[in-house]
Amino acid sequence: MPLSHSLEKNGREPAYIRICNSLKDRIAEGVYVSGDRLPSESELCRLHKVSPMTIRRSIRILLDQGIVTTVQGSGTFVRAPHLNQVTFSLKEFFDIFKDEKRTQVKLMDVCITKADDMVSARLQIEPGQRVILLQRLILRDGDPVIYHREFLVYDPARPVIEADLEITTLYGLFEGRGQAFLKRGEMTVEAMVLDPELAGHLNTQPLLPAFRLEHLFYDFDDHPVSWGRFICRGDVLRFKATVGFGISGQKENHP
Amino acid sequence: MPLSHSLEKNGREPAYIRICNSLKDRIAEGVYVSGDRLPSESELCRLHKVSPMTIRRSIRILLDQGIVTTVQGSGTFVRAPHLNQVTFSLKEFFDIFKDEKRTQVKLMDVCITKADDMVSARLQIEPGQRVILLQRLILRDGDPVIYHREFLVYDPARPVIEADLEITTLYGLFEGRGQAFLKRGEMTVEAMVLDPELAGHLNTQPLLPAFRLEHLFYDFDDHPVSWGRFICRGDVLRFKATVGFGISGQKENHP
DNA sequence: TTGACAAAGTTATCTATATAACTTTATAGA
DNA sequence: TCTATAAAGTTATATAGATAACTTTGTCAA
Repeated sequence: MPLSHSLEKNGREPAYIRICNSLKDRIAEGVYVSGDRLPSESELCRLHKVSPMTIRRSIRILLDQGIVTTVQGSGTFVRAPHLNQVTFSLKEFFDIFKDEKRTQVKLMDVCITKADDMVSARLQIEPGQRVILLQRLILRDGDPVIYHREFLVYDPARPVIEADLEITTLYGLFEGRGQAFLKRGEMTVEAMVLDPELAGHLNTQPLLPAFRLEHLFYDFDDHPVSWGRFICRGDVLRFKATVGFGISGQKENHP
Repeated sequence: MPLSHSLEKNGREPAYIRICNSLKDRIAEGVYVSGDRLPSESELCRLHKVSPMTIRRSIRILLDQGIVTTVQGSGTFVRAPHLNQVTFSLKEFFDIFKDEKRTQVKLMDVCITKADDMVSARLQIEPGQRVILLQRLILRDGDPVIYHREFLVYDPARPVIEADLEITTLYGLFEGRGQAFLKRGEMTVEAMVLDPELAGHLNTQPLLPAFRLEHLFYDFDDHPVSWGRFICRGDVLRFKATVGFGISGQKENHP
């Protein structure tokens, strides 16, 4: 399966894409290996008979993809492949919330309580201050697959509560149109084993594997507003990743 | 009228970065919300008193970061935030291999065996064909934390075996200098519970939580060469992620 | 041999303009 | 009213340079 880009795409392929893929191919084939210096930009201009800006655009793409590094005044160098940039997507996790036909969200409990030490530390509030405790159950085809326990800062001035109580809002908070009140979040994934209580919530056996996704969401003032944990049955969730150089092909857009 | 653009404005900050952050800030502040059209490029040129190419570069960064979408002939629009692009880094996992002072790799067993149905399917070879079975134990400070079981295609023509038997090579395969023979890989993370056998390997108790990282590595001809699983004690590994818009700041380079 | 310095080469940023492809909107004609 | 077309506006690609900042290397003098 050869990899010539020139013939494909009936020649309507932009020059910067063609040159970018050409360089990628040479790297993948081992013509240039890790640490090698690529031809200088002016050299590439002459080689491909294009203007400097076009070459720079090709180099920029390789730079963004982490395939090369550039050193001002020195040159452009092939980078070693980088396994530590492997990332796992949470797409499958959030797809559970998106699929409204199969997914139900059941509100188990809402109450106002006082923040203990852990909650107050996470939400950066005083211990004993009032917080909202939400407990939800996410059902897929009627079966509980995720248990969610979340603490929200209690602020009567902010219309967070009503919006957040909306059962399908969990996904809509970030994904929905209009102005979301959350700016960013941090999440952590850990492996765990279901204890009897959680197993009861999830209507399954204890001692089964599960993921614990801890989350901390911030508002636009960088104040924490929500801390909690998703407990996901291990048999309904997995994370996938791809690592390594793509030989060529796709544009660098986000379609 | 030359110069006077980049130098003074904000401490040598390039114009395209300044404009990019300015737009990001407006989006984060809610001046532009999801679905809104940004001012056209020519408009932004007049506003910021720069040339079209500079504006395009700013827009390109927002595009690459998934903050806006562009529609040729129509405009540039603010995208909804996108939780499904949340990713978890495997950096911590591979850092275990990188830290040579604390980490030892113990080769438990090497043998040549015949591929069963599952192995032959993964490695795209005939059932019964010979494969190399490797079993390793990764020790941290003397304690076993990861158990690795890997099947390699047996190809006398390729000097894979010796290189791969190198105990520290697991990390070096991708990260090392020179020409690596692996082009890309796929990995999957699952939650699991240690059975007595695995617990014995890892010198810990059964029924404890663990991660199972299944991997499939391909060579430069897109043929699978390695399939296997890492079993990681759940108490030594966790994955972290950040989601949401950054207000501004960093350049988009890979330093 | 060493150090200072100049020169050449390289990437980084930016200008100003041009053409093409595409979308939206306004307009004229039936 | 409806349709076809034109016009204007937008992004996409590309040219052909310019200046600045930085690195490497070579040369010359002490």
